[in-house]
Amino acid sequence: MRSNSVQTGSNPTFTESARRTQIMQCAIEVLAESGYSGASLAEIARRAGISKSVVLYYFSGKDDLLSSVVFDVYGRAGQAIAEALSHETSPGEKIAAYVRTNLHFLEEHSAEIRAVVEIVSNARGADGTHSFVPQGEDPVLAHLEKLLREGQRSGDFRNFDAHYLAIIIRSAIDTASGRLVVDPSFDLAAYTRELLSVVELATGTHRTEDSS
Amino acid sequence: MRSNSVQTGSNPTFTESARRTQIMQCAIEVLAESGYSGASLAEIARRAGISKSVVLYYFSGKDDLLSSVVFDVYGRAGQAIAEALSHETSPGEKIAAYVRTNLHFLEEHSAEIRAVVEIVSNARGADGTHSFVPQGEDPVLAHLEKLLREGQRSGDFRNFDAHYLAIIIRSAIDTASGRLVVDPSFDLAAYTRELLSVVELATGTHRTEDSS
DNA sequence: ACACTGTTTGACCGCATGGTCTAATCGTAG
DNA sequence: CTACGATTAGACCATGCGGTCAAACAGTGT
Repeated sequence: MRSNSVQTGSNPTFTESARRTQIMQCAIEVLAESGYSGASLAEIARRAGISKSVVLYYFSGKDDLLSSVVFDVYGRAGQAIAEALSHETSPGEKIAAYVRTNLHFLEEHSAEIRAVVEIVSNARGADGTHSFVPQGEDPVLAHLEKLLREGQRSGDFRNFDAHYLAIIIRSAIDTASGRLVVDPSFDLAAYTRELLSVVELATGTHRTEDSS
Repeated sequence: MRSNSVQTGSNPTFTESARRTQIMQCAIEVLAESGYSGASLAEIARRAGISKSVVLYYFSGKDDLLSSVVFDVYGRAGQAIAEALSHETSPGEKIAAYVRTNLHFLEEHSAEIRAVVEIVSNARGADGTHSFVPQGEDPVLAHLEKLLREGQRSGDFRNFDAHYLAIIIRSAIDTASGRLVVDPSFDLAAYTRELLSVVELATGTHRTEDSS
């Protein structure tokens, strides 16, 4: 009889999927407002107006809940970005769309992103190592890096180190979620404008010949 | 008789200052390796080979220990940066020295910086708000912003939004500590080179006239 | 020998955590 | 009505946390 805890059966009940999304949503709110250490099962349950046991009925444990949140948000963000990039053709436009879409998603889903950041940067396994920070290749970074390299191969971009420029651009994107939550005067539109112009200058879009 | 807990008397004993720095050093190591939630008083004491009570004898509580670490590292970093900037004159050189010194300090004190980041981004008061993230004006950001504005006033820099460019540059600096600890192939020298060239392009150093 | 201060220990406390378990509830099919 | 699976609440547990406390130890001046 392993029919006790639900663990994502093939045909989820209406109650099941509703509860799962509700619990995940509450977890996101608590994580965004109170941080990782404030996001206890009891607090999440209290927020949802349910008993702590219900959370553990639909998720096999806290790890399961948190990784579900990460994968859910992560997936939706990736989808939005992929969709936006498919409309662009030139490397310069692709990079610009990448930055714009990332920050736009952030604007509409700041709590989700904040929650994911909180989880990714704090969740650790029993051995003490990060649970979500990729060990070797970071696919997110690799994707951006690929876009940069394509622009270099086509001659649209100047000769920079694609790997490290990708890290710089990602850091500028990732820092925005923290600003949004802590600084009410933070103007995401202005930030997007500034970052876009920095990226354009850094990639050297429209430049083909070497001046020196 | 308030002579019980030490609380930084005017003339600290040899043992006292030695113990305080030892405990702070161990706290830094634990924070850098095991993260904020792994840095319990018991673990820090175990690492130092002393009893948990000793930690609480020299520090009035965990908050006191952590803020001591923050102020200590913060102060030494600020001093190193101020010293380096005093040697430069032109805005472009100052910004470059700022970036270079920040990343250089990071290279030699990666555990300290990692520990401070861990504390600053996780420590929260009883009300749930961050304890160390400045509410209104961030002095670190304001300093960099001032350097950028000076370059604009002197005509060395182009017309960017100093506030948001400062945030972008800081984010590129702050992200490096995380990379250093998680990615062994991260080449700080190459990263510094790339960031310096990005900053140079973004500020538009050596540019005086508007082309359009 | 004594007292005094600085230092250290280990037992202990109250509390919050993630998680388990049992029993009750609800809706529906027979 | 009954039976059954899905769902929920609440009592409970072991563990680890930050912090307190009384007692012991070490050195030093008298």
